Amino acid sequence: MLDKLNPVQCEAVTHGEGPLLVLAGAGSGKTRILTHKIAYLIKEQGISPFEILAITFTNKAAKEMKERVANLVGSVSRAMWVSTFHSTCVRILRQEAERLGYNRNFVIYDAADSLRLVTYCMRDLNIDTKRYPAKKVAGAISNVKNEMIDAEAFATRATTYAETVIADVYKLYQERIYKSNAFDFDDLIMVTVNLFELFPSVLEAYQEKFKYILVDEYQDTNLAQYELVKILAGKHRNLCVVGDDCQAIYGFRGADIRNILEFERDYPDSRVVKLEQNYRSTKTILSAANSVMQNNRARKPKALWTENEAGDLITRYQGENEHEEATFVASEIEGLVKAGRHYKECAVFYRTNAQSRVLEEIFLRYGVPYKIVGGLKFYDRAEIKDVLAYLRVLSNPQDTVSLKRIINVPKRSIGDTSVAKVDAHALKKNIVFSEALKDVDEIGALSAGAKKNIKKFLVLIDELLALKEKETLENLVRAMLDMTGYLTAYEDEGTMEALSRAENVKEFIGVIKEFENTHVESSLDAFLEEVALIADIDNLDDENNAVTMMTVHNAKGLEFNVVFIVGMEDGVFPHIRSMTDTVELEEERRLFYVGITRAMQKLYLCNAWSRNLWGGLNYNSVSRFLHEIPPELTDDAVKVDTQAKPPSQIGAFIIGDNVFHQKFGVGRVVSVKSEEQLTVFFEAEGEKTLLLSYAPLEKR
DNA sequence: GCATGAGTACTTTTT
DNA sequence: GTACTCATGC
Repeated sequence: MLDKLNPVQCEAVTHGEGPLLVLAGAGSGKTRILTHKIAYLIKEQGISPFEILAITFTNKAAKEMKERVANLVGSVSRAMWVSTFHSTCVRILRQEAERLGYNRNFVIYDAADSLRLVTYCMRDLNIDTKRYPAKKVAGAISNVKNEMIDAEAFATRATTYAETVIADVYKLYQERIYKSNAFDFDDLIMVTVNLFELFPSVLEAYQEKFKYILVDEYQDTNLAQYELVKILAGKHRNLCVVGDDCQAIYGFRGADIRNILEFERDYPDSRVVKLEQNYRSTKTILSAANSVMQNNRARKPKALWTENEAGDLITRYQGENEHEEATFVASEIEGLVKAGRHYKECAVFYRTNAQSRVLEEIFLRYGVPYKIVGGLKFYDRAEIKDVLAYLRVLSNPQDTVSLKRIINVPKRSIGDTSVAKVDAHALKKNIVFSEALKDVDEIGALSAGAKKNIKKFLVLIDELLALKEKETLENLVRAMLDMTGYLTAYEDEGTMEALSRAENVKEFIGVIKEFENTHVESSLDAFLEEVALIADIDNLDDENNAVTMMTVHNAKGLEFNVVFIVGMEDGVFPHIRSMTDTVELEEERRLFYVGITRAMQKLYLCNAWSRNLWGGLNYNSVSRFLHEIPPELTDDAVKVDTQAKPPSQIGAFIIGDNVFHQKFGVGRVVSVKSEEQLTVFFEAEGEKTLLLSYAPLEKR
């Protein structure tokens, strides 16, 4: 097992008891260390998989790690806990949260849910959301939670008026989320630590269970996560953390790079192993990455080197505007594919999700297949959140945020005023919203019609609750859609948008089916949990042959043969909001470093002379980061012929064109698949895929 | 209670 | 360029 490791990797893998810090530079075989270390523990040290806890950054990484360990030691590895911080805590809380007064079928609030709850709280506290935007307050509460400060502690330390406002909201928010039997993302970690502090016997049981703890991407842990690891490893102290301070990019959400820089201080008896040989990139790419990183002051001394060949120079390209930039990327990829590469070897990274739109447009027009990671997630779509809200209410009737979301969806004439009246009643009697609803007859303020509608809604929920007990998940959802008329409401609306929403809901049923087929324990709770903690990146596969587009943040941990980084302009990358503060600028630089080091063979760095931003035209100067790369490492691209028509325009059709078809009538071009093939939406017929050589299409 | 349209504000990264 | 809020009229 150790044969394939270099001496330093070997040292990390065979390190025995006690704390170990592995400083793993980009592409230095970090995952290999972790998987081999786990395998070594099981095979050579006789440690039971039950006694190992491995924490990764994403579910995708967890899944991959499990598979790779299974390849080394076989299926015994299934008993290991390999998951993200959040999933780990949910698993513990499902077991133990009753001690804290939570019900074990608690739900998990995502950022949007908790923002809604903050908004409700602020409204009830009569706080002006103009002066104190709910989003800012929610963000502040999140930050405070990441620092393990609870509502009371925050209230006592609040000094400015704004802080007391936030403290008030925080207190009410926490009361309500508790009454809703829900946790937000930050609670999951903080409450788990609280649990361990409050119940030493519980802590001891988990400390005893997890004799070996491994943490990946340690540079991106926040204080709460740090505390969690520290307390869990407190007894056996067999803690192995792996990370790279140069890749710390989540400071904005509370990650504290000091966790890695000061590991040796926290654990004076720790061993430190540095992995500096890179197996991923060419010498040229690595050299550029090193040069950029030289400009950061806060970092551990480390010099990445590689035995790989020098490879191609880095290609620099400047376009007139973002369209030309995107066109260059698309045509360059086409060229690479013609030369024998595959689409899936290529990735395009950008700083912000908003930049993806132009790329998408151009890629569609050129017929370059692509997939996008991030942006609006499937589970974030309004219609999916609606369906999920129904399921969450059925799982946990106390869930106020979800209940309020669905009480009038589809429209059943229970509007804001009625909800406010029920709310007032709940407040007066100090009961949760769902209980207050049942008191409908006692609420004098409600109109007779409102009372009737609410009762009808309660009957509906009761019927669904009864079905939940005996039906499969899929049938439950189908019954729900049927009884509420949710799908029919969209179908009746008939607009293209409504139909696509209906389509998404149907796709969601497919997701549920899939879940029931692949999971032994396919309960409603289990499903909701998986959905709550899923990240877009988790669904990235390399099965279909398409270019991957994503933000640089999402690219962490991945690698591609060919990488394009677009928008290399001051104000875009580095982002305008991070340009004045040195600490933030250094984080931007690390982000750029992450982007560069994803590339194995070819790297393209692109910018646009002018760019449309926030509705206006901007002329940004070339990114300061580009000046940090020695000129001899780069080569300017031959400027693309801007007059050249993209192939799909030879047939003269582009997205959005209104067209006329002799049989189907007037339609609109939805997508252009190739020179030959395009899809058109017709009022009467829906979407049709047409071959130009056969379909008589005219431009309107 | 609800649909509609005007107006406005907001644009970072996310488990 | 859009996503959300708010006022208006039915």
